[in-house]
Amino acid sequence: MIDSNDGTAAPLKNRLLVALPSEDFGLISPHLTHHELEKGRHLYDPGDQIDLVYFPHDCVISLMTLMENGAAIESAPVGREGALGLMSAVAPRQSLVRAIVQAPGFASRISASALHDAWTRSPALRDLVDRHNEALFGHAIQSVACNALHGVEARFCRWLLSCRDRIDGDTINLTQEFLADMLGVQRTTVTAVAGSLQAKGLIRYRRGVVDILDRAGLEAITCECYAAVRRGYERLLPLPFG
Amino acid sequence: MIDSNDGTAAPLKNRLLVALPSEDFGLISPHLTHHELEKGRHLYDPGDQIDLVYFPHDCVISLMTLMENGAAIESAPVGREGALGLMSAVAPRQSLVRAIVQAPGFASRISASALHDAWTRSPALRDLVDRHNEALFGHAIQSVACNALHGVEARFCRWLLSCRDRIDGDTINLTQEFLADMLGVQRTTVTAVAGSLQAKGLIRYRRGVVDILDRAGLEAITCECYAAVRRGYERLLPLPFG
DNA sequence: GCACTTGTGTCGACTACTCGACAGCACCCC
DNA sequence: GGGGTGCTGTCGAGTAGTCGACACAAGTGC
Repeated sequence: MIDSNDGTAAPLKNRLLVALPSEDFGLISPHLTHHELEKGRHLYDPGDQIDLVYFPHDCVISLMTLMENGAAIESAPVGREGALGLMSAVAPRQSLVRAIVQAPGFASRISASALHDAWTRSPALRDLVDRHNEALFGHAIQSVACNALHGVEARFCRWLLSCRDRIDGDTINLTQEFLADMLGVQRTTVTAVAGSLQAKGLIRYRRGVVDILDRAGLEAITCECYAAVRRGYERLLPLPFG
Repeated sequence: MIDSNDGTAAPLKNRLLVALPSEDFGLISPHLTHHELEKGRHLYDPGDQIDLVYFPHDCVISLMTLMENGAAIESAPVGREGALGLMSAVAPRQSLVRAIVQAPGFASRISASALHDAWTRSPALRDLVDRHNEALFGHAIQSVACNALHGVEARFCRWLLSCRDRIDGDTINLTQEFLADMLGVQRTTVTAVAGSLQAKGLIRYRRGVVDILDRAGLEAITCECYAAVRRGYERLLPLPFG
Protein backbone atom coordinates (compact mmCIF):
# COMPACT_ATOMS: atom_id res chain seq x y z
CA MET A 1 0.00 0.00 0.00
CA ILE A 2 1.13 3.51 -0.65
CA ASP A 3 -0.11 6.77 0.75
CA SER A 4 -2.36 8.77 -1.46
CA ASN A 5 -2.20 12.52 -1.81
CA ASP A 6 -5.70 12.75 -0.38
CA GLY A 7 -4.84 10.87 2.76
CA THR A 8 -6.16 7.47 1.74
CA ALA A 9 -4.06 4.47 0.86
CA ALA A 10 -4.28 2.29 -2.21
CA PRO A 11 -2.80 -1.01 -3.29
CA LEU A 12 0.43 -0.90 -5.23
CA LYS A 13 -0.33 -2.89 -8.33
CA ASN A 14 2.14 -1.49 -10.80
CA ARG A 15 4.46 -4.32 -11.78
CA LEU A 16 7.52 -2.17 -12.18
CA LEU A 17 7.20 -0.63 -8.76
CA VAL A 18 6.49 -4.01 -7.19
CA ALA A 19 9.52 -5.49 -8.90
CA LEU A 20 11.97 -2.94 -7.51
CA PRO A 21 14.06 -4.13 -4.57
CA SER A 22 13.00 -2.26 -1.47
CA GLU A 23 16.15 -0.18 -1.15
CA ASP A 24 15.76 0.95 -4.74
CA PHE A 25 12.07 1.60 -4.30
CA GLY A 26 13.04 3.68 -1.29
CA LEU A 27 14.88 6.05 -3.60
CA ILE A 28 11.73 6.96 -5.46
CA SER A 29 8.92 6.35 -2.98
CA PRO A 30 9.36 9.70 -1.18
CA HIS A 31 8.66 11.41 -4.51
CA LEU A 32 5.72 9.29 -5.59
CA THR A 33 2.25 10.73 -5.36
CA HIS A 34 -0.97 8.88 -5.93
CA HIS A 35 -3.56 10.15 -8.38
CA GLU A 36 -6.86 9.18 -9.80
CA LEU A 37 -6.86 9.65 -13.56
CA GLU A 38 -10.19 10.35 -15.15
CA LYS A 39 -11.15 8.86 -18.46
CA GLY A 40 -10.23 10.87 -21.51
CA ARG A 41 -7.61 13.05 -19.86
CA HIS A 42 -4.70 14.07 -22.08
CA LEU A 43 -1.48 13.48 -20.19
CA TYR A 44 0.81 14.37 -23.08
CA ASP A 45 0.67 15.62 -26.61
CA PRO A 46 3.41 15.19 -29.20
CA GLY A 47 6.27 17.56 -28.51
CA ASP A 48 5.40 18.09 -24.84
CA GLN A 49 8.31 17.92 -22.47
CA ILE A 50 7.96 14.81 -20.33
CA ASP A 51 8.18 16.16 -16.81
CA LEU A 52 6.01 13.60 -15.03
CA VAL A 53 6.18 9.83 -15.19
CA TYR A 54 3.07 7.76 -14.45
CA PHE A 55 2.99 4.22 -13.08
CA PRO A 56 -0.56 2.91 -13.62
CA HIS A 57 -2.07 0.60 -11.02
CA ASP A 58 -5.43 -0.14 -12.55
CA CYS A 59 -5.82 2.40 -15.32
CA VAL A 60 -4.81 2.14 -18.95
CA ILE A 61 -3.12 4.91 -20.89
CA SER A 62 -3.13 4.80 -24.68
CA LEU A 63 -0.20 6.06 -26.69
CA MET A 64 -1.81 7.61 -29.74
CA THR A 65 0.00 8.55 -32.91
CA LEU A 66 -1.54 11.70 -34.37
CA MET A 67 -1.94 12.23 -38.08
CA GLU A 68 -2.20 15.51 -39.90
CA ASN A 69 -5.87 15.05 -40.64
CA GLY A 70 -6.63 14.74 -36.94
CA ALA A 71 -6.89 10.97 -36.85
CA ALA A 72 -5.42 9.44 -33.70
CA ILE A 73 -4.69 5.75 -33.56
CA GLU A 74 -3.37 3.69 -30.70
CA SER A 75 0.23 2.58 -31.15
CA ALA A 76 0.55 0.92 -27.76
CA PRO A 77 -1.20 0.81 -24.39
CA VAL A 78 0.46 1.35 -21.03
CA GLY A 79 -0.92 -0.22 -17.89
CA ARG A 80 0.31 -1.84 -14.72
CA GLU A 81 3.01 -3.72 -16.64
CA GLY A 82 4.76 -0.47 -17.50
CA ALA A 83 4.94 3.27 -17.13
CA LEU A 84 4.28 6.36 -19.17
CA GLY A 85 7.29 8.53 -19.95
CA LEU A 86 9.87 6.14 -18.61
CA MET A 87 12.41 7.06 -21.29
CA SER A 88 12.73 10.41 -19.55
CA ALA A 89 14.39 8.67 -16.60
CA VAL A 90 17.50 8.44 -18.77
CA ALA A 91 17.50 11.92 -20.23
CA PRO A 92 14.98 14.71 -20.83
CA ARG A 93 12.63 13.75 -23.63
CA GLN A 94 9.70 15.10 -25.53
CA SER A 95 6.65 12.96 -26.02
CA LEU A 96 6.28 11.39 -29.45
CA VAL A 97 2.62 10.65 -28.94
CA ARG A 98 -0.61 11.81 -27.42
CA ALA A 99 -1.11 9.93 -24.16
CA ILE A 100 -4.72 9.70 -23.06
CA VAL A 101 -6.40 7.91 -20.21
CA GLN A 102 -8.40 5.18 -21.85
CA ALA A 103 -9.53 3.32 -18.75
CA PRO A 104 -9.77 5.45 -15.59
CA GLY A 105 -8.11 4.46 -12.35
CA PHE A 106 -5.17 5.13 -10.14
CA ALA A 107 -1.54 5.78 -10.95
CA SER A 108 1.55 6.74 -9.02
CA ARG A 109 3.41 9.72 -10.35
CA ILE A 110 6.91 11.05 -9.99
CA SER A 111 8.71 13.97 -11.53
CA ALA A 112 11.09 13.08 -14.32
CA SER A 113 13.93 14.82 -12.50
CA ALA A 114 13.40 12.88 -9.25
CA LEU A 115 13.20 9.67 -11.25
CA HIS A 116 16.37 10.56 -13.08
CA ASP A 117 18.17 11.12 -9.77
CA ALA A 118 17.12 7.69 -8.59
CA TRP A 119 18.07 6.25 -11.95
CA THR A 120 21.64 7.49 -11.58
CA ARG A 121 21.90 5.73 -8.22
CA SER A 122 20.01 2.48 -8.78
CA PRO A 123 21.28 -0.22 -11.12
CA ALA A 124 18.06 -2.16 -10.54
CA LEU A 125 16.02 0.81 -11.72
CA ARG A 126 18.22 1.27 -14.78
CA ASP A 127 17.77 -2.36 -15.66
CA LEU A 128 14.03 -2.12 -15.24
CA VAL A 129 13.83 0.95 -17.46
CA ASP A 130 15.83 -0.79 -20.18
CA ARG A 131 13.69 -3.87 -20.05
CA HIS A 132 10.50 -1.91 -20.14
CA ASN A 133 11.61 0.11 -23.13
CA GLU A 134 12.55 -3.07 -24.92
CA ALA A 135 9.19 -4.67 -24.19
CA LEU A 136 7.36 -1.57 -25.38
CA PHE A 137 9.39 -1.60 -28.57
CA GLY A 138 8.48 -5.23 -29.02
CA HIS A 139 4.84 -4.34 -28.63
CA ALA A 140 5.14 -1.64 -31.27
CA ILE A 141 6.82 -3.78 -33.91
CA GLN A 142 4.32 -6.56 -33.39
CA SER A 143 1.56 -4.03 -33.95
CA VAL A 144 3.18 -2.87 -37.17
CA ALA A 145 2.83 -6.38 -38.53
CA CYS A 146 -0.59 -6.94 -36.98
CA ASN A 147 -2.09 -3.84 -38.55
CA ALA A 148 -0.77 -4.82 -41.95
CA LEU A 149 -1.76 -8.48 -41.86
CA HIS A 150 -4.73 -9.07 -39.59
CA GLY A 151 -8.39 -8.30 -39.94
CA VAL A 152 -10.46 -6.09 -37.73
CA GLU A 153 -12.08 -8.88 -35.76
CA ALA A 154 -8.75 -10.27 -34.61
CA ARG A 155 -7.45 -6.83 -33.71
CA PHE A 156 -10.68 -5.98 -31.90
CA CYS A 157 -10.29 -9.07 -29.72
CA ARG A 158 -6.63 -8.39 -29.18
CA TRP A 159 -7.44 -4.91 -28.00
CA LEU A 160 -10.07 -6.12 -25.57
CA LEU A 161 -7.75 -8.75 -24.13
CA SER A 162 -4.87 -6.32 -23.76
CA CYS A 163 -7.13 -3.94 -21.95
CA ARG A 164 -8.53 -6.68 -19.76
CA ASP A 165 -5.04 -7.68 -18.68
CA ARG A 166 -4.39 -4.22 -17.31
CA ILE A 167 -7.53 -3.55 -15.31
CA ASP A 168 -9.53 -5.28 -12.60
CA GLY A 169 -12.68 -6.90 -13.84
CA ASP A 170 -14.24 -7.83 -17.14
CA THR A 171 -16.08 -4.60 -17.82
CA ILE A 172 -14.60 -2.01 -20.12
CA ASN A 173 -16.15 1.40 -20.60
CA LEU A 174 -15.86 2.58 -24.16
CA THR A 175 -17.96 3.56 -27.09
CA GLN A 176 -17.73 1.92 -30.47
CA GLU A 177 -16.75 5.28 -31.88
CA PHE A 178 -13.78 5.44 -29.53
CA LEU A 179 -12.69 1.92 -30.32
CA ALA A 180 -12.97 2.63 -34.03
CA ASP A 181 -10.47 5.47 -33.57
CA MET A 182 -8.15 3.24 -31.56
CA LEU A 183 -8.12 0.59 -34.25
CA GLY A 184 -8.08 3.05 -37.11
CA VAL A 185 -11.26 1.72 -38.74
CA GLN A 186 -14.81 2.94 -39.40
CA ARG A 187 -17.33 2.93 -36.64
CA THR A 188 -19.69 0.84 -38.73
CA THR A 189 -17.06 -1.85 -38.97
CA VAL A 190 -16.75 -1.92 -35.19
CA THR A 191 -20.52 -2.22 -34.89
CA ALA A 192 -20.51 -5.19 -37.21
CA VAL A 193 -17.67 -6.97 -35.42
CA ALA A 194 -19.11 -6.25 -31.97
CA GLY A 195 -22.45 -7.64 -33.06
CA SER A 196 -20.81 -10.77 -34.33
CA LEU A 197 -18.83 -11.30 -31.12
CA GLN A 198 -21.94 -10.79 -29.06
CA ALA A 199 -23.84 -13.28 -31.19
CA LYS A 200 -21.09 -15.79 -30.45
CA GLY A 201 -21.51 -15.15 -26.74
CA LEU A 202 -17.98 -13.84 -26.28
CA ILE A 203 -18.91 -10.35 -25.19
CA ARG A 204 -21.99 -8.43 -24.19
CA TYR A 205 -22.33 -4.74 -24.69
CA ARG A 206 -24.61 -1.82 -24.20
CA ARG A 207 -24.20 1.92 -24.59
CA GLY A 208 -20.59 2.65 -23.82
CA VAL A 209 -19.90 -0.60 -21.97
CA VAL A 210 -18.39 -3.89 -23.06
CA ASP A 211 -18.42 -6.96 -20.82
CA ILE A 212 -16.05 -9.79 -21.58
CA LEU A 213 -18.00 -13.01 -21.14
CA ASP A 214 -15.62 -15.59 -22.54
CA ARG A 215 -12.00 -14.68 -22.38
CA ALA A 216 -10.77 -18.00 -23.70
CA GLY A 217 -13.13 -17.67 -26.62
CA LEU A 218 -11.68 -14.28 -27.47
CA GLU A 219 -8.17 -15.67 -27.25
CA ALA A 220 -9.16 -18.35 -29.72
CA ILE A 221 -10.14 -15.91 -32.44
CA THR A 222 -7.65 -13.12 -31.85
CA CYS A 223 -4.38 -13.19 -33.73
CA GLU A 224 -1.10 -14.54 -32.45
CA CYS A 225 0.01 -10.97 -31.74
CA TYR A 226 -1.77 -10.90 -28.41
CA ALA A 227 0.16 -13.84 -27.05
CA ALA A 228 3.41 -12.74 -28.67
CA VAL A 229 3.34 -9.34 -27.02
CA ARG A 230 2.33 -10.79 -23.71
CA ARG A 231 5.20 -13.26 -23.85
CA GLY A 232 7.47 -10.35 -24.62
CA TYR A 233 6.44 -8.53 -21.48
CA GLU A 234 6.68 -11.61 -19.34
CA ARG A 235 10.15 -12.39 -20.60
CA LEU A 236 11.55 -8.94 -20.09
CA LEU A 237 9.72 -7.82 -17.00
CA PRO A 238 10.06 -9.57 -13.70
CA LEU A 239 6.42 -10.29 -12.92
CA PRO A 240 3.55 -11.64 -14.95
CA PHE A 241 0.38 -9.67 -15.53
CA GLY A 242 -2.32 -9.55 -12.91
CA MET B 1 38.02 6.35 -43.75
CA ILE B 2 38.41 3.20 -41.76
CA ASP B 3 40.53 0.17 -42.39
CA SER B 4 38.78 -2.82 -43.80
CA ASN B 5 39.44 -6.37 -42.74
CA ASP B 6 40.66 -7.14 -46.24
CA GLY B 7 43.27 -4.41 -46.22
CA THR B 8 41.32 -1.80 -48.19
CA ALA B 9 39.81 1.33 -46.71
CA ALA B 10 36.26 2.57 -47.03
CA PRO B 11 34.47 5.81 -46.25
CA LEU B 12 32.85 6.05 -42.83
CA LYS B 13 29.31 6.97 -43.64
CA ASN B 14 27.44 5.70 -40.63
CA ARG B 15 25.91 8.73 -38.93
CA LEU B 16 26.27 7.41 -35.43
CA LEU B 17 29.96 6.69 -35.82
CA VAL B 18 30.54 10.05 -37.48
CA ALA B 19 28.70 11.81 -34.68
CA LEU B 20 30.84 10.37 -31.92
CA PRO B 21 33.49 12.73 -30.54
CA SER B 22 36.91 11.44 -31.52
CA GLU B 23 37.95 10.37 -28.04
CA ASP B 24 34.76 8.36 -27.68
CA PHE B 25 35.13 6.92 -31.15
CA GLY B 26 38.63 5.93 -30.11
CA LEU B 27 37.12 3.62 -27.51
CA ILE B 28 35.37 1.52 -30.09
CA SER B 29 37.43 1.95 -33.24
CA PRO B 30 40.04 -0.66 -32.26
CA HIS B 31 37.24 -3.22 -32.12
CA LEU B 32 35.47 -2.24 -35.31
CA THR B 33 35.84 -4.43 -38.34
CA HIS B 34 34.62 -3.66 -41.81
CA HIS B 35 32.43 -6.08 -43.70
CA GLU B 36 30.60 -6.37 -46.94
CA LEU B 37 27.11 -7.70 -46.38
CA GLU B 38 25.55 -9.60 -49.23
CA LYS B 39 21.90 -9.22 -50.09
CA GLY B 40 19.54 -11.57 -48.32
CA ARG B 41 21.86 -12.57 -45.51
CA HIS B 42 20.16 -13.28 -42.19
CA LEU B 43 22.03 -11.46 -39.45
CA TYR B 44 19.61 -12.37 -36.66
CA ASP B 45 16.52 -14.42 -36.06
CA PRO B 46 14.08 -13.92 -33.19
CA GLY B 47 15.56 -15.24 -29.97
CA ASP B 48 19.16 -15.09 -31.16
CA GLN B 49 21.58 -13.63 -28.67
CA ILE B 50 22.83 -10.30 -30.01
CA ASP B 51 26.59 -10.69 -29.93
CA LEU B 52 27.52 -8.44 -32.84
CA VAL B 53 26.39 -4.89 -33.54
CA TYR B 54 26.37 -3.57 -37.11
CA PHE B 55 26.78 0.04 -38.19
CA PRO B 56 25.70 0.22 -41.85
CA HIS B 57 27.51 2.61 -44.16
CA ASP B 58 25.66 2.08 -47.40
CA CYS B 59 23.60 -1.05 -46.83
CA VAL B 60 20.10 -1.40 -45.46
CA ILE B 61 19.04 -4.01 -42.94
CA SER B 62 15.36 -4.80 -42.51
CA LEU B 63 13.95 -5.70 -39.14
CA MET B 64 11.28 -8.26 -39.94
CA THR B 65 8.59 -9.42 -37.58
CA LEU B 66 7.89 -13.11 -38.14
CA MET B 67 4.42 -14.58 -37.96
CA GLU B 68 3.51 -18.16 -37.20
CA ASN B 69 2.45 -18.83 -40.78
CA GLY B 70 5.88 -17.87 -42.02
CA ALA B 71 4.98 -14.37 -43.16
CA ALA B 72 7.71 -11.85 -42.49
CA ILE B 73 6.95 -8.17 -42.67
CA GLU B 74 9.26 -5.22 -42.23
CA SER B 75 8.77 -3.36 -38.98
CA ALA B 76 11.62 -0.93 -39.46
CA PRO B 77 14.72 -0.50 -41.61
CA VAL B 78 18.20 0.21 -40.29
CA GLY B 79 20.75 2.07 -42.39
CA ARG B 80 23.46 4.64 -41.98
CA GLU B 81 21.31 6.64 -39.58
CA GLY B 82 21.43 3.86 -37.02
CA ALA B 83 22.74 0.48 -36.02
CA LEU B 84 21.54 -3.06 -35.66
CA GLY B 85 21.50 -4.49 -32.16
CA LEU B 86 22.38 -1.27 -30.40
CA MET B 87 20.19 -2.11 -27.41
CA SER B 88 22.74 -4.75 -26.55
CA ALA B 89 25.24 -2.01 -25.71
CA VAL B 90 23.29 -1.50 -22.50
CA ALA B 91 22.79 -5.11 -21.50
CA PRO B 92 22.74 -8.50 -23.21
CA ARG B 93 19.67 -8.88 -25.36
CA GLN B 94 18.00 -11.34 -27.62
CA SER B 95 16.79 -10.23 -31.00
CA LEU B 96 13.04 -9.66 -31.29
CA VAL B 97 13.12 -9.80 -35.05
CA ARG B 98 14.68 -11.35 -38.08
CA ALA B 99 17.30 -8.96 -39.41
CA ILE B 100 18.08 -9.42 -43.09
CA VAL B 101 20.27 -7.52 -45.48
CA GLN B 102 17.87 -5.87 -47.85
CA ALA B 103 20.30 -3.68 -49.76
CA PRO B 104 23.88 -4.99 -49.89
CA GLY B 105 26.86 -2.88 -48.92
CA PHE B 106 29.34 -2.20 -46.20
CA ALA B 107 28.95 -2.08 -42.45
CA SER B 108 31.24 -1.73 -39.49
CA ARG B 109 30.84 -4.36 -36.84
CA ILE B 110 31.76 -4.62 -33.19
CA SER B 111 31.16 -7.27 -30.58
CA ALA B 112 28.37 -6.47 -28.15
CA SER B 113 30.76 -6.93 -25.23
CA ALA B 114 33.33 -4.48 -26.59
CA LEU B 115 30.58 -2.00 -27.29
CA HIS B 116 29.26 -2.45 -23.79
CA ASP B 117 32.69 -1.73 -22.36
CA ALA B 118 32.88 1.49 -24.32
CA TRP B 119 29.32 2.30 -23.31
CA THR B 120 30.24 2.15 -19.62
CA ARG B 121 33.03 4.66 -20.20
CA SER B 122 31.54 7.06 -22.72
CA PRO B 123 28.66 9.39 -21.83
CA ALA B 124 28.52 10.50 -25.46
CA LEU B 125 28.02 6.92 -26.58
CA ARG B 126 25.33 6.36 -23.97
CA ASP B 127 23.52 9.44 -25.16
CA LEU B 128 23.76 8.33 -28.76
CA VAL B 129 22.39 4.89 -27.96
CA ASP B 130 19.45 6.39 -26.10
CA ARG B 131 18.65 8.76 -28.90
CA HIS B 132 18.87 6.07 -31.50
CA ASN B 133 16.56 3.77 -29.58
CA GLU B 134 14.09 6.58 -29.19
CA ALA B 135 14.16 7.37 -32.90
CA LEU B 136 13.70 3.72 -33.78
CA PHE B 137 10.75 3.53 -31.44
CA GLY B 138 9.32 6.61 -33.12
CA HIS B 139 9.70 4.90 -36.45
CA ALA B 140 7.86 1.84 -35.20
CA ILE B 141 4.88 3.67 -33.77
CA GLN B 142 4.50 5.75 -36.89
CA SER B 143 4.45 2.53 -38.88
CA VAL B 144 1.75 1.11 -36.65
CA ALA B 145 -0.48 3.99 -37.64
CA CYS B 146 0.65 3.99 -41.25
CA ASN B 147 -0.17 0.34 -41.80
CA ALA B 148 -3.62 0.80 -40.34
CA LEU B 149 -4.54 4.00 -42.15
CA HIS B 150 -2.68 4.32 -45.43
CA GLY B 151 -3.03 2.59 -48.74
CA VAL B 152 -0.48 0.48 -50.48
CA GLU B 153 0.60 3.14 -52.97
CA ALA B 154 1.56 5.58 -50.22
CA ARG B 155 3.40 2.89 -48.27
CA PHE B 156 5.15 1.69 -51.41
CA CYS B 157 6.48 5.20 -52.02
CA ARG B 158 7.41 5.62 -48.39
CA TRP B 159 9.39 2.42 -48.52
CA LEU B 160 11.27 3.45 -51.65
CA LEU B 161 12.11 6.85 -50.21
CA SER B 162 13.28 5.40 -46.90
CA CYS B 163 15.49 3.00 -48.75
CA ARG B 164 16.82 5.72 -51.03
CA ASP B 165 17.82 7.82 -48.03
CA ARG B 166 20.07 5.06 -46.76
CA ILE B 167 21.97 4.08 -49.87
CA ASP B 168 24.01 5.83 -52.54
CA GLY B 169 22.22 6.23 -55.82
CA ASP B 170 18.71 5.94 -57.13
CA THR B 171 18.76 2.28 -58.06
CA ILE B 172 17.30 -0.32 -55.75
CA ASN B 173 17.61 -4.03 -56.40
CA LEU B 174 14.50 -5.88 -55.38
CA THR B 175 11.78 -8.02 -56.82
CA GLN B 176 8.12 -7.23 -56.55
CA GLU B 177 7.69 -10.44 -54.62
CA PHE B 178 10.18 -9.27 -52.03
CA LEU B 179 8.58 -5.88 -51.71
CA ALA B 180 5.17 -7.48 -51.34
CA ASP B 181 6.49 -9.38 -48.32
CA MET B 182 8.01 -6.23 -46.87
CA LEU B 183 4.75 -4.36 -47.12
CA GLY B 184 2.61 -7.33 -46.16
CA VAL B 185 0.51 -7.29 -49.32
CA GLN B 186 -0.03 -9.48 -52.37
CA ARG B 187 2.46 -9.50 -55.17
CA THR B 188 -0.26 -8.64 -57.66
CA THR B 189 -1.01 -5.49 -55.71
CA VAL B 190 2.63 -4.46 -55.89
CA THR B 191 2.61 -5.07 -59.64
CA ALA B 192 -0.41 -2.83 -60.03
CA VAL B 193 1.05 -0.01 -57.94
CA ALA B 194 4.47 -0.27 -59.59
CA GLY B 195 2.85 -0.05 -63.00
CA SER B 196 0.92 3.01 -61.98
CA LEU B 197 4.02 4.76 -60.61
CA GLN B 198 5.96 3.94 -63.75
CA ALA B 199 3.14 5.30 -65.90
CA LYS B 200 3.38 8.54 -63.92
CA GLY B 201 7.10 8.70 -64.65
CA LEU B 202 8.11 8.48 -60.99
CA ILE B 203 9.99 5.22 -61.22
CA ARG B 204 11.25 2.87 -63.86
CA TYR B 205 11.70 -0.80 -63.28
CA ARG B 206 12.75 -4.00 -64.86
CA ARG B 207 13.37 -7.49 -63.55
CA GLY B 208 14.54 -7.07 -60.00
CA VAL B 209 15.55 -3.42 -60.31
CA VAL B 210 13.75 -0.20 -59.48
CA ASP B 211 15.10 3.19 -60.50
CA ILE B 212 13.79 6.27 -58.78
CA LEU B 213 13.27 8.89 -61.48
CA ASP B 214 11.39 11.59 -59.60
CA ARG B 215 12.03 11.70 -55.91
CA ALA B 216 9.97 14.84 -55.35
CA GLY B 217 7.09 13.22 -57.16
CA LEU B 218 7.23 10.24 -54.87
CA GLU B 219 7.31 12.49 -51.84
CA ALA B 220 4.18 14.18 -53.11
CA ILE B 221 2.13 11.01 -53.14
CA THR B 222 3.58 9.18 -50.16
CA CYS B 223 1.94 9.63 -46.79
CA GLU B 224 3.03 12.05 -44.11
CA CYS B 225 4.69 9.16 -42.28
CA TYR B 226 7.81 9.40 -44.41
CA ALA B 227 8.48 12.98 -43.41
CA ALA B 228 7.40 12.41 -39.81
CA VAL B 229 9.87 9.58 -39.28
CA ARG B 230 12.64 11.47 -41.00
CA ARG B 231 12.04 14.48 -38.81
CA GLY B 232 12.18 12.17 -35.82
CA TYR B 233 15.62 10.92 -36.78
CA GLU B 234 16.90 14.38 -37.54
CA ARG B 235 15.70 15.72 -34.22
CA LEU B 236 17.15 12.94 -32.12
CA LEU B 237 20.31 12.15 -34.01
CA PRO B 238 23.06 14.66 -34.53
CA LEU B 239 23.39 14.58 -38.29
CA PRO B 240 20.90 14.63 -41.13
CA PHE B 241 20.66 11.83 -43.66
CA GLY B 242 23.02 11.63 -46.59
C1' DG C 1 21.61 -21.70 -78.99
C1' DC C 2 18.53 -24.11 -75.83
C1' DA C 3 16.30 -25.31 -71.74
C1' DC C 4 15.25 -23.71 -67.23
C1' DT C 5 14.34 -20.76 -63.64
C1' DT C 6 12.58 -16.78 -61.89
C1' DG C 7 10.25 -12.47 -62.16
C1' DT C 8 6.32 -9.93 -64.17
C1' DG C 9 1.54 -9.03 -66.39
C1' DT C 10 -3.12 -10.00 -66.32
C1' DC C 11 -7.65 -11.83 -65.45
C1' DG C 12 -11.70 -12.70 -62.63
C1' DA C 13 -14.20 -13.81 -58.59
C1' DC C 14 -14.36 -12.63 -54.09
C1' DT C 15 -14.10 -10.27 -49.45
C1' DA C 16 -13.21 -6.76 -46.17
C1' DC C 17 -13.69 -2.49 -45.29
C1' DT C 18 -14.99 2.47 -46.49
C1' DC C 19 -18.00 6.29 -46.49
C1' DG C 20 -22.16 8.81 -46.19
C1' DA C 21 -26.74 8.86 -44.60
C1' DC C 22 -30.35 8.29 -41.55
C1' DA C 23 -33.35 6.10 -38.06
C1' DG C 24 -34.00 4.83 -33.41
C1' DC C 25 -32.94 4.07 -28.88
C1' DA C 26 -30.70 5.00 -24.16
C1' DC C 27 -29.39 7.79 -20.97
C1' DC C 28 -28.82 12.50 -18.75
C1' DC C 29 -30.39 16.77 -17.27
C1' DC C 30 -33.49 19.80 -15.88
C1' DG D 1 -41.55 13.37 -17.30
C1' DG D 2 -40.01 15.45 -21.39
C1' DG D 3 -36.42 17.03 -24.39
C1' DG D 4 -32.04 16.66 -26.05
C1' DT D 5 -27.74 14.56 -26.94
C1' DG D 6 -24.98 11.07 -28.07
C1' DC D 7 -24.44 6.05 -28.99
C1' DT D 8 -25.82 2.24 -31.85
C1' DG D 9 -28.04 -0.28 -35.94
C1' DT D 10 -28.54 -0.55 -40.63
C1' DC D 11 -28.48 0.10 -45.52
C1' DG D 12 -26.26 0.54 -49.95
C1' DA D 13 -22.95 1.90 -53.20
C1' DG D 14 -18.32 1.93 -53.93
C1' DT D 15 -13.27 0.65 -53.63
C1' DA D 16 -8.99 -1.52 -52.30
C1' DG D 17 -6.89 -5.40 -51.80
C1' DT D 18 -7.03 -10.79 -51.74
C1' DC D 19 -6.23 -15.08 -53.77
C1' DG D 20 -5.54 -18.48 -57.23
C1' DA D 21 -4.41 -19.33 -61.88
C1' DC D 22 -1.87 -19.02 -65.93
C1' DA D 23 0.73 -16.94 -69.81
C1' DC D 24 4.74 -14.73 -70.99
C1' DA D 25 9.34 -12.61 -70.84
C1' DA D 26 14.08 -11.99 -69.18
C1' DG D 27 17.83 -13.43 -67.64
C1' DT D 28 21.09 -17.90 -66.31
C1' DG D 29 23.50 -22.01 -67.02
C1' DC D 30 25.01 -25.29 -69.94
